[in-house]
Amino acid sequence: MARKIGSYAQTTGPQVKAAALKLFAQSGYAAVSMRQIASEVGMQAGALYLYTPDKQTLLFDLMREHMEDLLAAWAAAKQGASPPERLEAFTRFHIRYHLDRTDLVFIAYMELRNLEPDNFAVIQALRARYEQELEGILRDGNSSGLFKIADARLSTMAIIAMLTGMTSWYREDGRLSRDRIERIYWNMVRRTVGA
Amino acid sequence: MARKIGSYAQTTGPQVKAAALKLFAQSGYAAVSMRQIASEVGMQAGALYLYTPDKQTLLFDLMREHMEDLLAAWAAAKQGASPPERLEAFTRFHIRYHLDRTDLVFIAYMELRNLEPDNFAVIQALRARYEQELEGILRDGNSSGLFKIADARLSTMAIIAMLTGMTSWYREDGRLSRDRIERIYWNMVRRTVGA
DNA sequence: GGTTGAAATGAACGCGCGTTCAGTTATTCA
DNA sequence: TGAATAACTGAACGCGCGTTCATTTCAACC
Repeated sequence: MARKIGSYAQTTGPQVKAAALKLFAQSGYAAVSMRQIASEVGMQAGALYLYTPDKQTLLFDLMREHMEDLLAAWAAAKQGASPPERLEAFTRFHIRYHLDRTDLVFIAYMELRNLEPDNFAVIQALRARYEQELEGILRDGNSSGLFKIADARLSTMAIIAMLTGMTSWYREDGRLSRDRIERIYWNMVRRTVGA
Repeated sequence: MARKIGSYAQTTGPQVKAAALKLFAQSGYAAVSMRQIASEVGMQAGALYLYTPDKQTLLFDLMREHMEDLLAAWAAAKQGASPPERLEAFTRFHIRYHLDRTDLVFIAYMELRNLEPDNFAVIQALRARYEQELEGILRDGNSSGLFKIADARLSTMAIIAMLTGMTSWYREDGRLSRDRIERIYWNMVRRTVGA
């Protein structure tokens, strides 16, 4: 258990998380030491245990909060009546949200195998919920004849892989603006489902 | 430097590689110890150094050989005259080749950041060559009016991400046969480029 | 200004890491 | 059969790991 946290340093906890996020994304969970994280925040390793019970929880919390925030943000951004409109909303939302959080996305995918079994199950369940959102849109579009999809599950995985892959090459100062990327990708997704 | 390897155990080297491959794919390079690899082969950790100069080289060789084999296999499988035919050949080749080597593919992508800078540069160059193969097809198809692509580079990354993503959910005994997966994916790729 | 208690230190714990190497075992071949 | 050498062991090396905890620092409040 973490020791109680007092009243006059409410900013340190988030700083620890931010440092862990940065370093985990850079070098991977297993390759980053508590001493490195502490040094990034400007403290000694022991002090980290005021803010987290252990290293594993640091990773788990990052991933869980990321997935919960993602689901909440989509619930808020969700819109469109017809399947094509809903698919466009999902695509654009996914791109925007993920481009703003490339480190978190990277971790949430790459560090799955470093989660202890119970933690892994929690994250997987959250991922499944998000994928279900897309899969539902694809199924609706298919049964109403607006999409032409051979297998909704396969298309779901393909589209998510295609979209999420962006985060591994996207750079702030890259060749293409975010708007342009968003437009091109939406066009590709639209074609993929045959709409 | 590794010590010289003699004449009567030519099978042990490959066994070491296979064990490293399996364990790296399972738990990640940083989380696997030389002692675990040795135990998988049935020897002591020290004996590994008869077959590799160090742990990093074990990883690097796996990745380099994978990329070289991939490029060689594509060079051999390459076919088709028109861009759509070439794209179909590439897509089907990519799927078949990667589904047979999900562990290697996984490592080649996930462990990039665990490569020392010089090794990283080598692997990145090989990856770039492979991506160029696809990008070339897309550009040719676009300039001949057979494809309708807004940005060849973006489409290249999108298609590769979509295809390679398969390896993270594909299971031998899964719901869909390899043939069916191949057909569905080719259809999605074809639509993506507007052909 | 002295007391409280949160925040952080820094030393220590046992442990497993990658790697080395002198010594032992097993195979080959003269 | 015995010398040569390949294959491997097992102990050891220094080091950094995650985590704990007695101690110290220091802002907040009576």
